[in-house]
Amino acid sequence: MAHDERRLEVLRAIVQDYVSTNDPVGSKALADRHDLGVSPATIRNDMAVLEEQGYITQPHTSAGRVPTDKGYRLFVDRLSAVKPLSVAERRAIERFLDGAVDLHDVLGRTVRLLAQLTRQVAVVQYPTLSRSAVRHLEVVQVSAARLMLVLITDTGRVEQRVVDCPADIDAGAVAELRTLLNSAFTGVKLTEAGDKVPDLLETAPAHLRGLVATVSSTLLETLVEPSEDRLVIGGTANLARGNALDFQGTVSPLLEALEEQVVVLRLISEVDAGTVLVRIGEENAHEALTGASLVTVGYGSADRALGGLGIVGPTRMDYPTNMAAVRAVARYVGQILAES
Amino acid sequence: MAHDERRLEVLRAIVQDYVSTNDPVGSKALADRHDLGVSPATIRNDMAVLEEQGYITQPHTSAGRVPTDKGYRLFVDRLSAVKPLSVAERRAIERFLDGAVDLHDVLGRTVRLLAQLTRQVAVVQYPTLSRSAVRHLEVVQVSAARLMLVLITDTGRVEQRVVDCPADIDAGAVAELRTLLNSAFTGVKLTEAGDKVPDLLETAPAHLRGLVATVSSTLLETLVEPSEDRLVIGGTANLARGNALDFQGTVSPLLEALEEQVVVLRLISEVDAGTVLVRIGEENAHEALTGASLVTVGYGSADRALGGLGIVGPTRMDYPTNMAAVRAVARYVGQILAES
DNA sequence: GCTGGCACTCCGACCGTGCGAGTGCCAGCA
DNA sequence: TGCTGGCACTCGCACGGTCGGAGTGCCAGC
Repeated sequence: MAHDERRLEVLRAIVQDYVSTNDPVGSKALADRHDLGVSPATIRNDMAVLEEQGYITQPHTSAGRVPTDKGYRLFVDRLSAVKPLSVAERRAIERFLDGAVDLHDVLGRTVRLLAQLTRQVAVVQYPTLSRSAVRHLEVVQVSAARLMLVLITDTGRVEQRVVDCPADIDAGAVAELRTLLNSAFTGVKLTEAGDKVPDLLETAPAHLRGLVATVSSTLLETLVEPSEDRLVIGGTANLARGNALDFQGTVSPLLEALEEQVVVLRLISEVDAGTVLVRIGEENAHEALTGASLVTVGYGSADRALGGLGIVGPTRMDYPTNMAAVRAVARYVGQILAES
Repeated sequence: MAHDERRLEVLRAIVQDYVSTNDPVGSKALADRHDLGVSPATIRNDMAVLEEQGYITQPHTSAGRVPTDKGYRLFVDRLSAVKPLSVAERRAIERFLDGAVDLHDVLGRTVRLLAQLTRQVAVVQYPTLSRSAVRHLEVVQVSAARLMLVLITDTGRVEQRVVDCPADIDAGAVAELRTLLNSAFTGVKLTEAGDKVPDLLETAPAHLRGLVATVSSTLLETLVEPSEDRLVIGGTANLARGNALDFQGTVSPLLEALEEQVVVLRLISEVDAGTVLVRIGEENAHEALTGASLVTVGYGSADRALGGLGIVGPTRMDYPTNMAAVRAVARYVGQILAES
């Protein structure tokens, strides 16, 4: 029906205008700014229907309309085309990310870039340990009965733990241990590291067996558990800027949730590489986020997402542009990490 | 003179009241809440003098007085005793920091603890590389002509760099290189690492000399330079809470400065272990910080500060309590890092 | 099914007023 | 000489009423 189609067109226009002006949008303003081909009165009828269906709402009688979460959802799902980035923007991304010296640096640059591009809070997850593989394991003797274990993953992430051993260890044992561990674990995915332990224990020479057991258990406990997945956050100043109005006055619950990390981490890690995921307002179960939207995507190669990244902002955001930015940045980051 | 002394007492009372109520404080309120032993009229005379001397000011005629930066400075230098922490607080510090598994974890806990204790933004600097010594150097072959260098310092910090080599390398050379580097650098302070290079080059077997030169130069360039000193920031939600009023409405320049890191880093690294340093408002050269105060201190053993930590908040803050908290936390962190 | 017109609603900006807190000054007192 | 109570004055701010404009819903006509 041409009828329904125009109504959706009206919704799209409302979302676009509201996002750019931050004022509730009325029928007359809509008719002026968009070529809908009908009069304000007709638009009013459409708006009444859209309101009844729950896509828009008025803050108070005799004010313009504002999209609801449901309205944004429909807009994102059906009414928006992902806006391709400008050449300048693509170039900026490349320039920004080139020359990073290590993983920490790559992710730091990424988060700054994303925050700058979208003018929202940017969030980048460290490559998940559980999806990485062991590149190298290093054992360093710290004191007589103390070892430091350093794990280097194929994604460039480095993790360390100190292990207290029951008895003193001599340097030769450390070297042997290093060789043993590396031959057992190098190239093995962290999720599968546990399977290798029985084998390892069996093949280990008797005098090392206790040591190997202690070290392996620390390794599994502390490194394979995904508890320690980290998050880099940037652009929080964007919250405090004009956007403060979008969060009924105070941004501090949101800042707290961001610092808490765990909530955002859970949301951001539920992603596939390639498909941008948008969560709008109330769709976020967590209370502090009900006024916010998340735009997230996984990075890494298609078959193997290393982690997630994205942005957090008010529901009133420019979804098409932000989705494009998030996707493009994720693509570049994936490339860079694949190279190293 | 008893005269001057009472005037200072008045200033102290003004600072205390203003910090706790956030209202400009008038002569009558002062007389009511403090046992100054004189009438409001007398206090008014004292206040007039204090204002003339620049220690207090009125936001507008016929409002109470508010301390100026100079007033806070005098208060901090001469009028406040550092308030000892309660037993509960000391216990909280211990509880909070115990059970940290690695450096990252220690600093993360520290920043959360400090933010919670002071209700301000907390900032912790990673142990400065230049003041650390090498505990171990690890060399991992990433691909035929690529090595990854992992540096572990005695403060538990781990740094990594990828080195591109001019020619392919075989596994034996990597092992030799590892031994060479460790015997040359282990235990050496990073600041003095440069001095060891000539020796190292001389003693290296001819076939490794090129490789050693490449690797050493990367090592020096990227690791000894203090450019990469890192900062952990937490408690930014405290800015957005009530404190927003203290920063003429917007906290976003301050958030930007914090994310920038470099400014704060410079300020925070100018510290001695043990003596708490307070910078008030305009004393901070950087524009974004002129409305803020910093309370910083170094952590580490007395003879060797590893880094700085502190808080950033409005000039209107509870200096005695915050100074005590910052000092206590720094002491515990120093202890914990010394142990590992 | 669209359109112009019309009556109605209601927010928010504007303005004027009054109150209260706080001040400076002065004359009197120890 | 220094403190005190009293008094007139100032000024910001909260309060309440008014007015205009933007926007709506409804209706009759095309």
